[in-house]
Amino acid sequence: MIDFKIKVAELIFESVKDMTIEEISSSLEAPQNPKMGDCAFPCFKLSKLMKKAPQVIAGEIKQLIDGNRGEFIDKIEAAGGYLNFFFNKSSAAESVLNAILSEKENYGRSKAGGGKCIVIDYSSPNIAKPFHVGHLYTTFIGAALYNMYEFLGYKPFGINYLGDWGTQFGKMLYAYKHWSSEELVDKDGLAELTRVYVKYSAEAETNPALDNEARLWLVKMQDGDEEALRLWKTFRDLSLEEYNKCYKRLGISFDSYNGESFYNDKMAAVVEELHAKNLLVEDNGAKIVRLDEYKMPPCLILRSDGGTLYPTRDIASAIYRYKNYNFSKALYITDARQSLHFAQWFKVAGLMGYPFESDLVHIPYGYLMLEDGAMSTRKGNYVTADTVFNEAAARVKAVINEKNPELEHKDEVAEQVGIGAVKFVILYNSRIKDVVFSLDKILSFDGETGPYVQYTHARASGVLEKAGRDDFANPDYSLLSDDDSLSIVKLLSQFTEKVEEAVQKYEPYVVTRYVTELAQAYNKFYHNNKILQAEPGLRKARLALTYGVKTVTASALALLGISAPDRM
RNA sequence: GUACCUGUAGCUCAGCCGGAUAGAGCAACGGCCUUCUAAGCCGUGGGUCAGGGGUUCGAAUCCCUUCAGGUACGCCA
Repeated sequence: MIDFKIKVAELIFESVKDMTIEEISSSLEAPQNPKMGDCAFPCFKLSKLMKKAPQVIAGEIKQLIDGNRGEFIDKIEAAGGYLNFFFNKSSAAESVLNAILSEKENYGRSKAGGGKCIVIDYSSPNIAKPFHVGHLYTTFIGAALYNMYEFLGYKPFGINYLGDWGTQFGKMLYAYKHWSSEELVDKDGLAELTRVYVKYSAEAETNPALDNEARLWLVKMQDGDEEALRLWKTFRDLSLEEYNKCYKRLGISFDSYNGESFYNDKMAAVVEELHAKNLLVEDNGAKIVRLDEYKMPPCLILRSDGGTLYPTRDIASAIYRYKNYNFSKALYITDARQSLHFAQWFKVAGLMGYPFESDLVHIPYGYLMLEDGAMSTRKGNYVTADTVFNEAAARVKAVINEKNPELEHKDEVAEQVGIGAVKFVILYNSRIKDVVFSLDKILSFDGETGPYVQYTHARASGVLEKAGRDDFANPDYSLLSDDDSLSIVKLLSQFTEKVEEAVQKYEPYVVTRYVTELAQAYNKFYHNNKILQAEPGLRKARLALTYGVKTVTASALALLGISAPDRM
C-alpha cells in the first residue's frame, strides 16, 4: 500500500533541503479539523532556519511542489504557517483497501523487527497463592506487547518468572504441617493453601516465634530435605495446574516457566564475580554494592547470614537470559513500587561490565486497590481472577438473553465478550495510573468498551455474511469519497504505525484507543449509509470498506488478546 | 529527610519529543428503531489544563518553585 506520510515527506523534501526526509516525516501531523486537510506540515521550525515568516515559507513550498504533487494529492493549501495536503480520496481508498483485500489478516504486519529477540518477563505470580486481579495488569500488558512485537517482525520470548522460592515457602510449609493435610489440599487446592497462609500471617502477628519455625523449614528446603522438597514440588505443580487453567481461559501461554528456584544454583557465580570485580562492600555484616555515585541507595547482594536476595537472583537471571536468548531487549513488567529495585540492579549489571544494561527495561504500572482498601493475600483481602471472569461472563449472558435471545453458542460468546471487556478496560489507559478495582466499572458495556468494539465487529461481520462471499472484489473506489468513508480509510492506513507507537511507548492502550476510534468511525458510517440496499456499484465499494474494518478490527483486538466474535 | 509517580469537564481518562478553536466515554438533559444487530447514532450543557514564576513567535506540553495525593528507600520478593 502507499504510505501517504512518506509520499508527502518526499514531496516536501524536493524543495526543502534544510531538513532530512525523516525530520520532515516525523513533523507531519494530522490537523484536528479534517476540513483543513488530511496531513499538515508546520513551517515554524523552518522559519528560524530560513529567517522568513512561516506563512511565507508555506506559500513558497506550495508554489514549488504544487506542479508535481501526483495524483494521490488533490490539493495543497498554505494556511497559517501550515502546508495542508488533501489526499485524493479515491486513490487513498484504493491503496488501503486493495492492500487489505489481498493481505487479509496479515494486513499491517511488518518485518521491521528483523527477528530480534525481545524477552518479556510478565505475569510471574507467587506460587501457592491465588491468581488474583492484581496479576491482571502485568499479564495483559505482557501478552499484548508480546503479540505486538511478533506483529512487527520481532521474536518475542515470554517468561513467567514464577515466585517459587524464598521465605514465604518456609511459612507455607509450617502452616501446611500444622493446620492442613493432603486430603484438604486435594479437595480445595490453592484455596486451602491460601487459607492456612492467611492463618499463619494472623498468628505470626502475636507469636513471633512462628517466624523462626518457618525459617527452619526454609533451611530444610535449601539443604535438600526430602519432605520439604516433596511438599514444595507438590505445591508448585498444583499452582501451575491452576494457573494454566486460567491462562488457557485467557488465551495466554509462555515460552518459559523458569521461576526463582531455577536460579538457585546460578547465584554463587554472580556473587563471586561481583567480588572479583571489587564491587562488593561489607556493611553491617551484609554485602552490598554502593551506588552513591548514581544517587541511589546501595543494592543488597548478600544478607548478613550469607543468604541471597532478590537483586542477586535478578542479576543471575538476566545474565542467563542474555547468554541463552541473546535478547536485544529484556522487558520486566511489574508494579511501579519496584522501580528503585530495578534501577539498582540494572546499574549493578552495568558496573559488572555487561553491555546489555541499556537493553534492560522496567515497565511499571500503577497501584491496584480494591474498593475496601489495599489488596493483600496475607490478610485474605483479594479477588481471584476467575471470580471476575465468571461474573463478567454472567453479566454478558444476561445482556445477550435480553438483546439477542436467538443467538447460538451463547455461553461461548458470553465468555469471549466478558473476558474481552476486562482486558479492554485494563489495556485502555496508560499503565501508570493507580486504579480502584470495581466490578461495576469494569463491566459496563456502553461507550468506549470492549463490547462496543466487539459489537462493531459483529455488525460488520453480519453485513458481509448477508452480502455473500467475494461480492466486493474490484470495486469503484471513487464511490468512497464521502467524509465518513474517508475517515475510515485514513484510520485503516494508520494501523501499523499505531502498533509501532504502542511498542515504542510500551503502552498497549495506543492500539486499544485506535481500534475504538475505528469502531466509532464505522458506526457513524453504518448509521448514515445503506450498504446492502445501496445500488450495486456503491454496495460493492461499501462492502470492501466494511471488510477492511472487520479485518483490521479483528487484527487489532487479537493484538490485545481479545476475541472478535462474528455474532453477539 | 531523599527519590520517583500522579494532578486536564461532576466522574474515568486521552492529548505531554512545544503548534491551528484543549478532546473522548460515563453521568445529566433532548432527539432517532415498519429500514443491513439501538451493546448503536445525533444533539445540548459542562474547563483558571492544581497554583505561581520562567524560556519561546507560540506552553496543558519544556525548566524552576509551591501545594495536594500516592509510592519506594538494607538484610521480604
